[in-house]
Amino acid sequence: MPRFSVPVPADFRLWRDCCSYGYFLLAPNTWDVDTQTLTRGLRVASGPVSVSVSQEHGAGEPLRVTTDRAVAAAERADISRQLTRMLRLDEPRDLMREFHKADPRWKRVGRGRLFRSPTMFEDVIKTVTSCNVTWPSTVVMNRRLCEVLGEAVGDTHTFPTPAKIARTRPATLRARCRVGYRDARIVELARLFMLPRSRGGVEPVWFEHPATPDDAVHDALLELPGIGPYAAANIMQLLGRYTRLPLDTESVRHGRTVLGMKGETKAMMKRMHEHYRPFGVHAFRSYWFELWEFYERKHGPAHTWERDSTGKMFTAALLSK
DNA sequence: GGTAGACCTGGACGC
DNA sequence: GCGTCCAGGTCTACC
Repeated sequence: MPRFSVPVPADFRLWRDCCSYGYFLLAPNTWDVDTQTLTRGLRVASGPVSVSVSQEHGAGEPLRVTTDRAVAAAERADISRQLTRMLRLDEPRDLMREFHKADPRWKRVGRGRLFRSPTMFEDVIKTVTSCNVTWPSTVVMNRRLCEVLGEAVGDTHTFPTPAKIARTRPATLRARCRVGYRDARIVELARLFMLPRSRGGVEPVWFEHPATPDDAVHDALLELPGIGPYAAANIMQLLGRYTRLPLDTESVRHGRTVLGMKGETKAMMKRMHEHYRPFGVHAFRSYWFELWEFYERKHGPAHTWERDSTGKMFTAALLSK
């Protein structure tokens, strides 16, 4: 199997930083608990390729990347770029320091990076499939999207491209991918990712550019079909903009059981926003790692979770039991 | 600006 | 095994 290395920051640990957000359990991502390896299909110029990532030793050791076929040097660079986005290998060091200064609870364990997808498009679709649905359904939707519309490669798939979904009939998405009423919205989102910003389309470069103000990104996200306040705030954090909180019923459970808050849902949400406001531009990470720690206390370290057993557990309804 | 109800799926529950 | 109820965020119609 062809193999190459990807350098990482000195504080990077694959088992911790990959298993830091629920998307590591969603197809086409597969986390092998026994070998502590992440495998999935990625697209490069010559077509789909199955990529496995592991880290032999401790923090700072380069990633060992294995592909199921030979890839050109430029394609290895492309794979590195996609892994860098997923694992946030380029998270600015001073921003991590600032976060740990603002919330020292996570300095010792080194938490700071949040797993995401190789593209903004995949992050947006994953967010839409997590809205108004329990986690096991989100798992099914992503698996079927990949199996039906992604490209099979090795034992895995790629995530479907905007072009592929844009060509798919909503009824097909509903019937074969079990996305329910989200069908037309997902197809419309895919079409928007095919259009330039001048024609009302979504250009990830604009959303990801540091010079684009948070408010502008937020407003633009709310214009998209299927994206409301929760989804917009969640996509913001996936874009590395951590000021806003994507609060949902799970957040309310956290407020009640962990923070000891009381009251109706609406009042609780307001109090949650106030509670994390002092963390400023780091608010989401402070909130999320608190939530994640609760999950890990309940079910063990995330790097030991299996997608089809423990990985199905973390929903508000199941955790409140 | 705020609110009620529909949207769809899968799991829980009662019979 | 079947029917009913419920959770979940967004969208639209309505006040």
